[in-house]
Amino acid sequence: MGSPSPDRRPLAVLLMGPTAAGKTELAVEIVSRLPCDIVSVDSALVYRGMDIGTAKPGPEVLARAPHRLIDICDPTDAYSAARFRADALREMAAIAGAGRIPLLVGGTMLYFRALSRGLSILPSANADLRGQINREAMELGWEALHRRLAAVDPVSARRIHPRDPQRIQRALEVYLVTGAPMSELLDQGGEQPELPFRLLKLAYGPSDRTVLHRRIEQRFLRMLDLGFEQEVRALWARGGLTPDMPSMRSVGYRQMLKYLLGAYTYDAMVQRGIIAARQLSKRQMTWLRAEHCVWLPASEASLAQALDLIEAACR
RNA sequence: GGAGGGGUUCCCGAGCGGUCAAAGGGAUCAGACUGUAAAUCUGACGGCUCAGCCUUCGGAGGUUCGAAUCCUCCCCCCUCCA
Repeated sequence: MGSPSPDRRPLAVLLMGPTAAGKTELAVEIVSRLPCDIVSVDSALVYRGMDIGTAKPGPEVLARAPHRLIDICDPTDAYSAARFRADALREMAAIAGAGRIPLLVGGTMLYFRALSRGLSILPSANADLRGQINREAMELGWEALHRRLAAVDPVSARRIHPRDPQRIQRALEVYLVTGAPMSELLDQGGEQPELPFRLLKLAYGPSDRTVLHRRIEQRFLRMLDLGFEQEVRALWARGGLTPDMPSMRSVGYRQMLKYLLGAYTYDAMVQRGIIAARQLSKRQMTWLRAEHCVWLPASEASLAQALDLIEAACR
């Protein structure tokens, strides 16, 4: 059994799971028992001032278990998978450099994928171009822009549904910025093909979907008790935000904003908020199923299992 | 007690003799996903031995070649008059 060259890259642990699964609680316990440092993998926790609605760990928890990559953006900013990858690699290197293990915890599955598989070399978002494309879409309709895309990048057009505005916009943007079809750029691969870490991928959450749904509902109701409405009112009153910004489109905030702007009754806001979170969890589960990872069903034994798996991976 | 309106597939809600397993929306389930991803989009959605068949439109009868749609009685719900 001659094992070929052993993987000498440092270990990093990924703890993935649907929203409201209890990932943070588990991560905090892990950190108190093993030399791990947490890196958040969450597209909403990055925003400052968005605390209650994102279920961001509070000061007491953060004191015990510091999280990197939270509160790094203003809600008027747009974060991205590419920025996450760069930020995460930097934090992971710092953690490993200190002789500790990066523990990446979160539910933004695209970010996990961007980290583990890398990204192609593509231009970053261009707000002016996007605005221009949006204006044209308003006039001509997205199907027309899809036809335009088909003319310059037939491969992408075939892959992207004619009614998927976000992806049509992005593919056109990439073409306008680079002059090359996005599909070609994707084929060329990205920088740093080899991740400088070996990954232990863990998935965590209730094995029973109805349990998860119940947790989601209870958590949203608890957020309301904790003053979620006031949090969003304060953000909105501050000015500078619009409903189409990524921060304000996130689960809960979008619905609360609709309520504050009169588009939803209070009751509708509550129901739609819970539903949006359930639907998010479903999409996360779809990613998780496609991911090659070890499942830890939520139970009293999960912590012990997680510790065992991590310790085994250290050897 | 009287006059109207209504009960439709998990929910809301169209349908008002055949083209109806029944529009549309929601929920749910499944899937896609490369710088917006807590986003954006797609598909399925009564059952089955699935190009066909079976069971559905408050209940029971009836009319008709044929009914969710028409008639009779019954049971619920809502509005108004008393």
